[in-house]
Amino acid sequence: MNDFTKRVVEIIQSIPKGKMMTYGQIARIAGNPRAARQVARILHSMSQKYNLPWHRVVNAKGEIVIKDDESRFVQRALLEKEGVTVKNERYVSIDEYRYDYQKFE
DNA sequence: CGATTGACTTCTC
DNA sequence: CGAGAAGCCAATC
Repeated sequence: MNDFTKRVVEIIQSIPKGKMMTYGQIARIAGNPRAARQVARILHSMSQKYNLPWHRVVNAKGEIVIKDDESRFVQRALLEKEGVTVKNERYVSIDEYRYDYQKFE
């Protein structure tokens, strides 16, 4: 595991309950502004081994990107349970979250 | 060890 | 606005 991967994991683990981050945000904070895709990949492969809150990570539009229907349903259910507002499978609190995490930049 | 592959983003038109 | 293309880079083949 390299530095970037390690930082990504740490950041994901630091996401507060009921909040979310985008792949791009994580990539930027971790030090590689253009590694959004890798964040996705890392998240996907590491979540199983590191028990990461993968459901708190969404794409730039605040939508669920995951393809698998069952996992998508689980993600949505988990987020709603944490108090995240959902509108037509779209999470609207993403901007608020970005504001909260400006300290990382 | 080169080639391929994405749970993405951003810019252009 | 939507569609298309390019860029990025770790993991997997």
